[in-house]
Amino acid sequence: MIDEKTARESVVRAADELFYARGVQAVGMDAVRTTAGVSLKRIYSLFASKDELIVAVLHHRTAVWDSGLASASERATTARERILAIFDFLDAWFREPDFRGCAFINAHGELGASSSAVTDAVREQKRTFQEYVARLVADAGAPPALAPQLAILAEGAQTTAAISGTPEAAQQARAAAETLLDVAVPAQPTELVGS
Amino acid sequence: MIDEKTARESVVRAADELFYARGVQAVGMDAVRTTAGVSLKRIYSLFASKDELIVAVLHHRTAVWDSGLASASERATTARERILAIFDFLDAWFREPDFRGCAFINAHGELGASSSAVTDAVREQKRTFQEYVARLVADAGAPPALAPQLAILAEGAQTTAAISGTPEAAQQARAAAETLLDVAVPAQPTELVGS
DNA sequence: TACAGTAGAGAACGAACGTTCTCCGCGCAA
DNA sequence: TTGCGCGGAGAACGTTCGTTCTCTACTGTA
Repeated sequence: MIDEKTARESVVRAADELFYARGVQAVGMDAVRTTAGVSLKRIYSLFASKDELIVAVLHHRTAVWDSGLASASERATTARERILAIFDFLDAWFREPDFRGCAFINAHGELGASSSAVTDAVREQKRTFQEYVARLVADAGAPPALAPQLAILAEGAQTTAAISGTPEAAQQARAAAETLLDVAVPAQPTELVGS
Repeated sequence: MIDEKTARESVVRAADELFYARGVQAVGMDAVRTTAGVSLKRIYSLFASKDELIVAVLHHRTAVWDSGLASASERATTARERILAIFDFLDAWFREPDFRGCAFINAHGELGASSSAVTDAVREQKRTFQEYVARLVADAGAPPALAPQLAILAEGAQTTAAISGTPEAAQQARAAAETLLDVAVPAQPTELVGS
């Protein structure tokens, strides 16, 4: 038998793929079992219920998102570039063939009304993202009010791309972000602190 | 017996409220029957299936959204004011106690993968909104590229407000829109054509 | 080899859902 | 009054789902 950590990862990964592709409620635990290759009995020994699995999947998505965002901004040297790298990251994501919008927004729309655990996980992820943007905005020497504006652009790009089925919203949002940055930031871009 | 049009309206209105509050899949046809006060037999004589009812609800939402947007921009005399009125309209909406995000985005996340009729209805609504914004942008004398940027701000404000549970995203998006308009539009605002 | 413990496969169970069907009562023509 | 067609209420049906249970095979130990 495979060890607990590996089994957990298989289940979460399989559930993540299926939930994202088809919607959470449209995926039965049987499908998770088949895709993960882990028996139902084992799944229910790892997760007390489907709800608990859903929350674990959201946490997994958060980790994937965070690391993707971090690696996308690696080559950027200024705060301004790091901010714009967010939209390049979105652009690459939107072009993936199985892109179907932000899993957190989807989960919130589908389950937010009936599961406060889902609401909490989604809210937490969005809060973390907003804090990330706020840090970059401060590093760029722009007023704090710019941060939520940029975050809103990123959110809007995700839903627009998801519904339209095309990726251009990323570039459009990026262009808007550049304009907002141009207006908000004093003439020469500030160097990143401590890196 | 009530006439067909009235029965249809009752069913659509009831389904709209329930679907929006709880999510589509979480609402059974029994609940629609109870809330609408129309028998199941009658409902199935008006709509061939739940899917068909869902599409009718989305069309109803589109009509409500369009008329709300129209009345919100009534007092505006310039194209710029009409654009900003979109965000004031969102602000008022976000403050409603049962606000739970954009029903189209929610429906798309929940059912888009399994129902192309839903995808079509959602896409149609967003396309109409983008054309509305594009018309206002043209009236304002701004370059066409501004329109999708403003639409993305509106979309992002909706999801941000829905997830955070607070209304301030409307004002933040409005401020960003003002900045973008300031940059894009030549000095003096243009008068609306024909009104 | 005999045995204990564990895990996998999937059958089983109870609930909920979309949809259909049955039964009953009512209004109306002859 | 008698028959008839229509609509309402909700029972019934078949399916699906989350969750649990049963049975069997296997592993490691004495």
